[in-house]
Amino acid sequence: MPPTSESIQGRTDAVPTAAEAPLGEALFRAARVHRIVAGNLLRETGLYPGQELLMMQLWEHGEQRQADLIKTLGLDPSTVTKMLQRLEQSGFVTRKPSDRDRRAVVVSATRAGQALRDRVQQVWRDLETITTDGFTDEECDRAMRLLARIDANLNGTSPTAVADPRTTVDQ
Amino acid sequence: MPPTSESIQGRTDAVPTAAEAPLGEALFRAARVHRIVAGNLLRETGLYPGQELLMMQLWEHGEQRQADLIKTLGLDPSTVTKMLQRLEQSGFVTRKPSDRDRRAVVVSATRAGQALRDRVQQVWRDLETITTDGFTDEECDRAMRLLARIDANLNGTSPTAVADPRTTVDQ
DNA sequence: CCAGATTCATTGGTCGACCAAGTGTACGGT
DNA sequence: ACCGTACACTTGGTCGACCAATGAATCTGG
Repeated sequence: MPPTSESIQGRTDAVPTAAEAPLGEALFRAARVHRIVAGNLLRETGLYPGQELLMMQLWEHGEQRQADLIKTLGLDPSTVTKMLQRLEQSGFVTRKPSDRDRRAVVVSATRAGQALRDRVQQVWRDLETITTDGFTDEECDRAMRLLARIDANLNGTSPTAVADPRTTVDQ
Repeated sequence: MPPTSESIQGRTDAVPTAAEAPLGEALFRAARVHRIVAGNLLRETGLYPGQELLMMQLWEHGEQRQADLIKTLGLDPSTVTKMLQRLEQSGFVTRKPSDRDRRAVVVSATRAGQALRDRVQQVWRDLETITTDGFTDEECDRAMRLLARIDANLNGTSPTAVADPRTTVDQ
């Protein structure tokens, strides 16, 4: 079924390109489908994937400044701003200026936002069940550890220090 | 009077303590930072994260219909359409109507697109190196297998099997 | 041979996520 | 006190990714 027509030029270089970064691609795919399923499960709650993590922070730690959410979630400030604008419009959070620090904005969950808690947590559990179907506890743990290490590896990457393709790292 | 202070220090600090973080959140975080680093590395090539996977398909299998790309990448048709519009505008791909099937569009990499191949592959190798820093070959393999299983678990999720179809779909 | 169902692709919408640049506030040193 | 720096957002832009709905061509079945 793949097109039999040949590319514009004969590449003699038939290196296994796909196998170049299998982990990266696997991570990419797993995360994407995970997000899709999360979105489907969350739809009935009125939340979009990503928003539930923010709400969880509010549920767990109560009202807090936007900067705290940014730091905890590890997101870009502008991302959180826009997310909160939408959550506010949906009626799940409120934002008021802090009186201690007039730069800051304090975010808190509304009643409607609180009401989502149980359902969202149930969705999250369901999602986890689906995700780890057939996993032993040990495998679950291993997976989490490996992902945490990947996270740490990539977080330690300074945006500027990585470049310089001249310095061939491999081989 | 913009001071020339080039303090580009990223906010790679304070890894949010994912104490009670389930696997879903770990996956989410790892994939996000992976994407960010990929974006930083790809910036100099002119590609945005996600586009490189599409280009790789073209490099490996030559020109093909959009439907093939959609199927292989597992993306939404509209996503691929817009991605290709941008790649075409960037001069990396060309699109022409198929003469066999007048509905279909055949996509192929331009010379400029072909020229990216080596650099992008190097980026992927570098990214993989960073990602799996400190990993043994066995751990690498395990991580990949676990991710593949997660992918399979979630892909096997029938949209109707999880959410009761009868559930309120009002409005 | 023609009507209905599929398939291919596009448009328009929303959201998450980034970066870059800007405004306003707090805080530190001299 | 003042000025400069650092901090807390906000706005505007771009891109990936989804869904929903549409137009157009192809492929069926009767």
